[in-house]
Amino acid sequence: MQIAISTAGLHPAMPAMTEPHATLRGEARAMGSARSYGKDEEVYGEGDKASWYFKVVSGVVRTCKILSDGRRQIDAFHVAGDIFGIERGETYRCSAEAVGEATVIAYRRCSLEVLAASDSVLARQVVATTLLSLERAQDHMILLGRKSAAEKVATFLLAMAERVHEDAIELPMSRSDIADYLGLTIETVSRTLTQLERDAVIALPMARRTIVLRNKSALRRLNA
Amino acid sequence: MQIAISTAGLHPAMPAMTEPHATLRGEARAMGSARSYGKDEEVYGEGDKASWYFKVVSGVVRTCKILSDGRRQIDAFHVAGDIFGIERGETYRCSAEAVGEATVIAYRRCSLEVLAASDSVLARQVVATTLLSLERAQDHMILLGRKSAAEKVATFLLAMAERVHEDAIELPMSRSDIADYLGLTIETVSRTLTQLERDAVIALPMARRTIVLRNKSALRRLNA
DNA sequence: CGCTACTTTGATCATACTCAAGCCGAGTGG
DNA sequence: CCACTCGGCTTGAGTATGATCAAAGTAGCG
Repeated sequence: MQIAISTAGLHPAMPAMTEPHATLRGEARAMGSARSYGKDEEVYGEGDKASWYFKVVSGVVRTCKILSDGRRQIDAFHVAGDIFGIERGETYRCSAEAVGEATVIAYRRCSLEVLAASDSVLARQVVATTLLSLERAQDHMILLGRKSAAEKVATFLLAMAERVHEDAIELPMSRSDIADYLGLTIETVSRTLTQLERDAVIALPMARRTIVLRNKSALRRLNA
Repeated sequence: MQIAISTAGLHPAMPAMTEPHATLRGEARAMGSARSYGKDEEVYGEGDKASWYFKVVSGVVRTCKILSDGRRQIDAFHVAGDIFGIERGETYRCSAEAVGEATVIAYRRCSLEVLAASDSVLARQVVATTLLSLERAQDHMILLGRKSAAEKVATFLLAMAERVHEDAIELPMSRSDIADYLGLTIETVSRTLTQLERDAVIALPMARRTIVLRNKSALRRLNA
């Protein structure tokens, strides 16, 4: 049995710096190498041999699955400090792409396995990293399965705001990414945001990638 | 940082016996104790102190999250051999209940942490168990976010059949459990099954907990 | 038997999707 | 500097999928 990588990483819910996997001991020794990607560039594809795992340095990386007819579900957005690409099997089960410009450090999977065997602190960090991904996946499942469009968007906005500790959010991703993350269409995302603006819950400046939260308690009420 | 327990365990997708966590080394030493539960009895509740983790011996256990207004999402059904209840934090983030009569072995969480620190094989099994739960959660997210009712039911039936290696499935869970697992209502589950029967894809004997798969390739086509 | 819980079926409704058009800002080139 | 295009976003109209509300079967079990 192998230890490898494909964490369904982050919700935008927690400040990345406090994440337990912010630094995995042994990474320096493991000789990680930096890589940069442009917007929508692929870090790896579903089915590729999972020889590396990654830590985000800057920018945002999305991991997603695609159905045969093109329908897409984004598992997670990974921000600075997040680890992604740890797999149990030989291949990646999600694809990973840069949302905008992004830099990551790549670590050889084999070095993780070797090190973890001799370094119990590292091993437990790998467990914690994976468990964190699992927690986020669990939260995301109830969102996808049981929340309304308005509730999904509210949850998303609150999580994004929590990440940056501010009420003005600079969204790194497009409406299309948001839709595929929340299990909606771009039209529904757009209409829901417009409705929230009408209700004075948020403000949508001309630069549509910015969203200002005006009434957080209203959002929390929607958060269910 | 702690290593603990709340795996979003199993899909019905794999034969339990081949799971990497079927036996975690050190469990015997860890002095697990057997516990039995009746239908719908709670193994633990969301928010309880996560002092134990569990392995299913017989029966089925569901883990789920509930929204404030009662909407429920079932994360996973756990069958014989599956581990559940491993948490990163101090408390359980899902509740766990027996679907029918079920027996589990409870292990103290602290013994897992102590043992894993000294036993790298056990540590890596914990990682693999958690990664498996994560894989299942990822598959479930695309189902919840992007599949139609018919596709959800087809995926579910194929996964259940795969688990028992037979085309006649004895469902351990009610329509209500299926609905809350698939993000549907019981009416939609029922109607979808009826429609599949009309299309001669499945048969629904009088005992409604049994379902016979008549046309697996039709189901696979729906599986998307 | 007759209750109870579970499931199915029916009718109606609402949420979110689809298809289509229009808007706006950023970039490009005349 | 303006006209054009292109991509991303918004808006509108109509629809469909699945939810809701309500009732009737059916099985299991005392």
